Formats: sequence, structure tokens, C-alpha cells
Amino acid sequence: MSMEPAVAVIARKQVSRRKLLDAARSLFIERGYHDTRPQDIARAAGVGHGTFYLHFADKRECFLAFVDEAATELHDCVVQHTKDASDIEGYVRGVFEGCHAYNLAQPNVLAAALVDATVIGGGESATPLIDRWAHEWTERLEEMAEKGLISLEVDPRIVGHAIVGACHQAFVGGARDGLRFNELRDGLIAFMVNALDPERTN
Amino acid sequence: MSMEPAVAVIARKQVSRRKLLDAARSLFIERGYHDTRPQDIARAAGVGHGTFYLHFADKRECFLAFVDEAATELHDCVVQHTKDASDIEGYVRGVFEGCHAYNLAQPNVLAAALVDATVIGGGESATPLIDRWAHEWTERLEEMAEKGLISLEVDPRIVGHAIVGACHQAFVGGARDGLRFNELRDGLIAFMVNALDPERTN
Amino acid sequence: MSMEPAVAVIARKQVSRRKLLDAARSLFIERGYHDTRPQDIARAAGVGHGTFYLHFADKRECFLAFVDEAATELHDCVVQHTKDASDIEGYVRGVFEGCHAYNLAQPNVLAAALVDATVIGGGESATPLIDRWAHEWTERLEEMAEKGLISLEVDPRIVGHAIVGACHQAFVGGARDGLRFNELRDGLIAFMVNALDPERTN
Amino acid sequence: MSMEPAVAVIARKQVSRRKLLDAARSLFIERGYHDTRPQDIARAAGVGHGTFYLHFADKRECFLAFVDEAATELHDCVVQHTKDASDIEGYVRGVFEGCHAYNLAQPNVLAAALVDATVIGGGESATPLIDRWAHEWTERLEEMAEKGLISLEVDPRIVGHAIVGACHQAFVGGARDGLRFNELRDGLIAFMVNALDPERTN
DNA sequence: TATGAATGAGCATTCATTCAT
DNA sequence: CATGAATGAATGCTCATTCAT
Repeated sequence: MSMEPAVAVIARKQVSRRKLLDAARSLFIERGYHDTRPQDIARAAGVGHGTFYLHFADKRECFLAFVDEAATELHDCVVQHTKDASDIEGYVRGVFEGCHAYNLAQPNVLAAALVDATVIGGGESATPLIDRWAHEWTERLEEMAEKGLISLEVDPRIVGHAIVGACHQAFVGGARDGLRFNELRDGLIAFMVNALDPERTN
Repeated sequence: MSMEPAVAVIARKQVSRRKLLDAARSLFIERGYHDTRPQDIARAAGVGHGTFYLHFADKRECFLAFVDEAATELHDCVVQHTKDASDIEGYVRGVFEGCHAYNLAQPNVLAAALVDATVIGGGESATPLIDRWAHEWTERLEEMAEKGLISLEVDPRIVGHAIVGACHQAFVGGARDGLRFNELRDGLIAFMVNALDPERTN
Repeated sequence: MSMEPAVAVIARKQVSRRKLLDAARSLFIERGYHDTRPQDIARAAGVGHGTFYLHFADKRECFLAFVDEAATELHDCVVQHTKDASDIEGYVRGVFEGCHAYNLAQPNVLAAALVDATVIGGGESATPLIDRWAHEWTERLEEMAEKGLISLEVDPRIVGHAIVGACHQAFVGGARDGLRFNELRDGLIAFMVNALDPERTN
Repeated sequence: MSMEPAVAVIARKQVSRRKLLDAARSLFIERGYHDTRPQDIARAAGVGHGTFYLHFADKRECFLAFVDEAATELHDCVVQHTKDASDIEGYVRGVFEGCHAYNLAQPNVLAAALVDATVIGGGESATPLIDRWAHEWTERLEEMAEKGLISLEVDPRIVGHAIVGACHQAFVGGARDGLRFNELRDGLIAFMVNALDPERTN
């Protein structure tokens, strides 16, 4: 008996959601998960407090939506930068360049989205972003191994986690130590290529 | 009549601090930083709530003391397991075995102590545990490079972070994916040895 | 072109109201006044949230409409069961049987409708259902006294309240104590007949 | 190892509890359960919000403590007024006089304490005050029946509920109808005595 | 008439920290 | 040195009601 909601109404709701997600992104980046209140997000979005809960069951769900969006954006950016790669060095370089380009365009988004899963507590349901990246690497490593581009003596699931962990810590910790992007990028590329290069003798 | 506080009083204070630190360790491990209240720590330690603030300026300081203690213990454990190593593989293996032995003896301490710096918020003063490990690795890599045990084409500061990050993520993320310690250890050793092995042709 | 609203429109409005009242009944019974939101009622009725306020000024008014409807239904049911009664025992028995029959047909409606007036707060305007029943009893007692069926030494207004209160508490509290309907009914009949019986010596 | 809390400290805590209970009583009487916030109670008591939760697990527990206290006070008051009663009329009269005296001394306490159990929701743990009174009546009826003061043809559990319900509704609903205490008291006494009198012929 | 997104005052409760004893 | 009662700002979230469409 009930009519379909009018198209315009649905669009209006999407506008609110968009404003909330944009505000959430700014605040999660600026102040982190714990220091950002749903109330702050709503105010920054220019909507009422209650509207927040119209779009997200709770603060956690909003954060997860932010992480998802950032992950998708980054994924697209990395795909752009790796689509022409033909060897392991080109591919690793493309990934770093993609991440770097994304970080320049959207500063600090990744750092905010990568927070330890324990921070948001509660349900263990969502796969942490860093694990998702590791799984993506695993798939790509398998593809590259098939093409003979890399030597894969080690379980690619382990290598996937190792690469992602190495890059994350090198960029984050390295930045804390004052190292520059170019140094980090080139150093990590060399490290990875050594670890995976099929031309090694042993 | 002496101006010095009685020896017994100092000793009593140390006893309280010890009880608080032990209680803090149990609770930070069991429930994490955010779900552990100073009040809980004091009660678990069998002292009054106010006593907590006699020993720690705030909750953060207590957590940092716990991290420090864990780091020292782990350091000692790793030193034990690496003191006989004569090549890179032996050294990497020793480190993993040391961490694993410590983790068996003190389950979950490392996971609790390694929480993202953003979790405890506030002052950025303390160096995160994971950065400290990266710095230790950097020093050892330099020593090993001097002895010709490894090939160090890359800035050892970067490699230090990369190794620590790779191990952390491989163990944590790998565990979430159901991989076993032995697999992870051996996979990471092979990965690291490839990356650092001086016998490579290129 | 007529000034009157189209018949179809009026009919449609009545359909909505009916759906809302049915939904309200289910929910007030199931979850009580405080745990039922106008929004829940509208959704259960299959109409938009706003439609609720087209039919009721507020939640309170909706509840009162539910109570009224239940009271009318019960009244009719009791009339059915008492129309052949010729003495006080028959009448009291008819009332109980009528309530019981209604309760079997519409389980829990009465319990939901009888909630304490303080629960719905705000305006004191509406006469609580239990007072209305007391007033009905008062009228019937006066009729019976005129016919000599009962001895009415006491103000019938007081007796009306007393009977209704006794029955309500005996059924509700008795149920909490695990007493069965038949026991309660027969016990209360004996109690009432004693209190009102004209055959007593004193 | 921990010392006993000093006597003065315990006393101080009791003072706070007393202030909170007094404030809770005033507010529950004045505004009812739902319109009284823990915060209001704390402010009225002149203590911080947090102090409320130092003494009561939640609002419900505070209300239950209030009910318990009122029940005890009323019980003592009724005992005072019934201790010299030697027959059913004297006893019923004593109960009414006791309730009336208490109500004069502590106006509206009983009305507030008697709220429907559904109002406070959640755990069904606590026996509603009105049921407790019914049980007390049951015991007294059994005692009186043993002494031959009343005729108890009906299950005393049912009669207990019936009496309490009759009195409650007669006083509350009667008051809404503008009846005066003396009328109500004497009417109910006559009603009860008829119902229970052992001198009846049948 | 009907809709459902939007609202924001309001709620019960928590917890890091202080301070009188 | 030790205590634990006291604190109150802060939190995440709810819901009866409004109003633009």
C-alpha cells in the first residue's frame, strides 16, 4: 500500500549522508577516532545530532564507512599507478607512487583509516584495512609469480602481510624519524626487489 | 629523627608500585588500554584508588611504564636467543624465537604493549615501542653489515622499520588469517634472508 | 467540483486510522506504553511516520484511543455474560466470565490498557479505565439494591471502587503468585457475595 | 594489607546516601519516576552526579530503595495502630488509621511508591509493594481465622490481594471522585467486615 | 492526504582525577 | 604514605514531534 519514496527524497537523504561522511573524514583525520564525537560530526556537517543516527547505527559504523571509502579511493589510485608496470620493481614503485599521490591529494586520510582495530573495539566483524591490503598483495604476488616476474619461495600470504607491514611501518615510523618520501620509496623498492627478485642465484 | 624518610617507608612505596604495575599488566592485557580504569588497577592491586596517583601522574604514564617494562623483558629474552648467532639467518631466527618464547611465557603482553600510539592520545612525547625496536634493528644491521654478514644497499634506518613492520603485521595479520607460528617464522626468515643476503649476484 | 471532500478520501483516512489503531494495540500489548514509539506504530501499520500525527495529536492520544476501544469491547463482552443474571452471585460470576472470555480472545489487552495513569503523564484529563469500571459497578449496584438483590449499607461509589480494585489486584497479583483463573474467580465471587449478600443476619 | 576504612569515612558515605534518598523521595513524590532524573536527585541532594552512582547501580535501584524505606515506615505505622485491635473491625480500622496517619505525615509517599511495576521496567526481580502488602494481609488473615475472629471460606491469598486492591483503588479512585477519608474508611470497614464476619448465618 | 528525513533536547551512565581525612 | 568518597564534564544514543515535499 505504501508508495515508493519520491526520487527527490532519496536524493535529499544521500546529500545528508554525503555531508556527514565528509565531516566525519575531516574530523577523524584531524582528531582521531576517540576524540571525535557523533555530535561533532553532525555539527560539522550542518545537520542535527539525530540525523547522524539516521545514517549510521553508531559511531563505529560511521568510522568503518569512512575507512571503506578511503580504501576504495586508494585502491583506484594505486590501480592507476600500476597499470603499466611490467616487472616487480615497476609494480612496487607504482604502488608507492599511488599511495604517495593519494596522500598528497588527501593528506592524513590513510594514517587515520589505518588505526589499530582495537581502537574501535566492540564487534570484531570488520577486516582491518591493513589486512585487506595484505590480501590484495597476496593476490598480485601470485599473479606475478605465475608470470615469472618474482620468485616466490615463501607462502604468498605471509609475504603479503610482510610487505604491507614493512611499508606501513617504514612510512609511519620513518616519517617520525624525519626521513623523506623519496628516500623511503627508493629504499623500500630496493628492499622488496631483493626479497622477491627471481634473478637471485640461491 | 633523621631527615631521610625511613627505609621501611621507601620499601613500602616500592611494594605498592610493584602491585600496581602487576595489576596494570594483567588488565591492559586482558581488556586493553581504554577499557581499563585506574580504579580497576588499584582495586586489582589491593590498594586504594588514590594510591594510583601517588605512583603515576596519570593513566597514560602507568601504561607507558608497563610498555617499558615489557620492552625490557623482551629485549633480554631476544638477547638470550641471539647471542650465539653468527649469520643473518641465525640472527633473524634468534629474534623470532626470542619473541615467541617471550610470548609463550607472557601471553599477549606484546599485543597489548604495541597498541597504536593514537590510542593513548594526548602528548606525543613517548617513542612508540615499535619505533624503538626498529632503531635496535638499525643498530644491529649496521653491526652485521660491518662484519659482512649482510648486504646493506639500503639506508639501515629504513630497513630497520621495514623488518619490524613486516614481522609485526605478518604475525598479527597472519594470526588473524589462521597461519601458525612455525610457518610464519620460517616464511619471514626466508623473506628477510633474501632481502639482506650478501651472496646474491646482483 | 463539490466542496465536500471526496468520499474516497474520507474512506482512505479511516483505513489509515484503523491500521494505526490495530498496530498500536499490538505494540502497546507487546511492549507497553513507554517502549512503543509512534514510529514503530506507523511502521507496523504500513504507513509513513508523519501519518501517525494526522490521526492523533500525540502518542498519549493514541494510547487513550486504544484504551477506549478496549473498554468498549470489554463492556460488550461483559454485557453478554451478565444479561441473564438474576442475583448478585450470577452477576459477579457473569462479570468475571466476561472478562475472562475477553482476555482469552484478546490476550493481555486489559493488562496493557489498565496501566497506572502516572505512566502516561502529562494532562490529567482522561478518566482512567479502572475508574470508569468502578463507576459502572456503582450504577449496577444501585440498580441491584433497588431490586433487593443486594444489601447496600455502604456508599455504592465506595463499593464500586472496592470491587474493581479487589478484582484487579486479585487477578494481577494472584497471577504473579501462580494462582489459576478458576480459583481466583470462585474465591472472589464468594468474597463479594459475602460482602453484599442481603441474607446476612446482621 | 589494606586498612579498614575509617569510621568517619563510612559515616560520611552514609550522610551522602541519606541526602540522596531524601532528595529521591521528594522528587519521586513530586514528579514521579519517569520525570525524575538521577541528575535531579543528585542536585537536590547537593552532591555531584557521579555520587548518585556511588550509592545506586542505577535509577531503578534508587527507586526500589525509596519504596523499601516507605514500606518499612508504613509497616511500623500500621503496627502502632493495630497493636490493640481485638476483632476484625478494630484491626481493619487500625490499618486504615495507620495508613491515613502515615499519609498525613508523609503526604503522597504511598501514591508514589505504589506505581505499577511496568513503569520501572527492566528486571522483574522486585516484588511490587502492593503484592508485599497483600502477602502481609494473607498472614494476618490466617492468624485471625485461627483465633476465630473471621470466617475464612476463601483462600486467604486471594482475600489478601482482594483487600489490598479494594483499599488501594477505593482510596485512589475515591479521592479522584472527591470522596473524603472518613467516608472511605468507614465504608471500607463495613465492606470488609461484612465479607469476613464470622457471625453471618450462611 | 501522505510521507519520511530531519530535529535537538533529553537521557542514563562513565571515569580520570582530586582532596579531606 | 595511603585512602576511597566525591566530582562533573563528557559520552553515545533515543525519540516524540515537525515540516518540506
